[in-house]
Amino acid sequence: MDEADALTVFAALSQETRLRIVRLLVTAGPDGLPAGAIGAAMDGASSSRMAFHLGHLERAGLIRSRREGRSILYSAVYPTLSNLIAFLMRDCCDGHPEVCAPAVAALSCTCNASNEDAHAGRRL
Amino acid sequence: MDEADALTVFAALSQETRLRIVRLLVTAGPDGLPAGAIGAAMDGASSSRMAFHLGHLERAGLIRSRREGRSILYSAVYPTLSNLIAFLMRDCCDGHPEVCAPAVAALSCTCNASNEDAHAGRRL
DNA sequence: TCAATATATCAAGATGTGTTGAGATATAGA
DNA sequence: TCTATATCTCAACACATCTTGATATATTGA
Repeated sequence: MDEADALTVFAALSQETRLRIVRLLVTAGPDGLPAGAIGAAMDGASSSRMAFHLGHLERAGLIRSRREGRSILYSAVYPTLSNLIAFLMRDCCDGHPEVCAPAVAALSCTCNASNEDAHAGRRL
Repeated sequence: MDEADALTVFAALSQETRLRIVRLLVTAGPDGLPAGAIGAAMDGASSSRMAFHLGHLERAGLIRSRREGRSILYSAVYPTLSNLIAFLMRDCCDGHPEVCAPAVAALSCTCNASNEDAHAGRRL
């Protein structure tokens, strides 16, 4: 993820309705939810309002859609969130571990996968 | 960091000049840089333009300022970035480790501080 | 105190964003 | 095919954001 991508994603997440949609879909899992159910969860937002925000999020790569019968199901694109977090950490971690360390430590879950140095606590 | 704080920070980071300022100040370290130097690094942005964006970032809690002689030095507030990263991970990690794991793994530096489970690779 | 430097404030204009309401499109079932 | 359901598209408006240029404030040194 480069700076331009990050800007797009930050803009997508800087609006209350959109941030709530993303959080809802992240917790909803890979199957996602139909647009109508998402709208109902957003204080019963109108369909045009939902289309505006869902389209915005989809263009930013944070969610994707698929039709199923009459409904259109939206689901979170997890790698985009991962990449955003990695982007935020990138400039800090080298030289400024005080940014990454608390964030990582705040997780009850900890780093494991594909990281041989995890147990060494080497640099961060 | 709650949702309202996160929205403010996302909005602050969703503008090219401001994102570049934050990245510059994060790498510049705790001493920070004078407003003029930051403006010079932003394609020679005008003082009013810089004041607008620096004020925006300061209100969002991403940077802070202190006067030193004729200059005003701006520096990154690292905990705000940490908290934002933790906020992004919060809804994902429980149940959707596929978000946090790649982000953490992407770091060449790894978690150590105040995390006894780091070597176990227990949940994430 | 005066001039120079560094930065902030203010008003105005251009542009971007979010909401609404009306209408269009697509799917499913009678 | 007709109707109902689910969602999208479009135009218009209100509001927010960003930039610019002019001006004000604060600090330093002569």
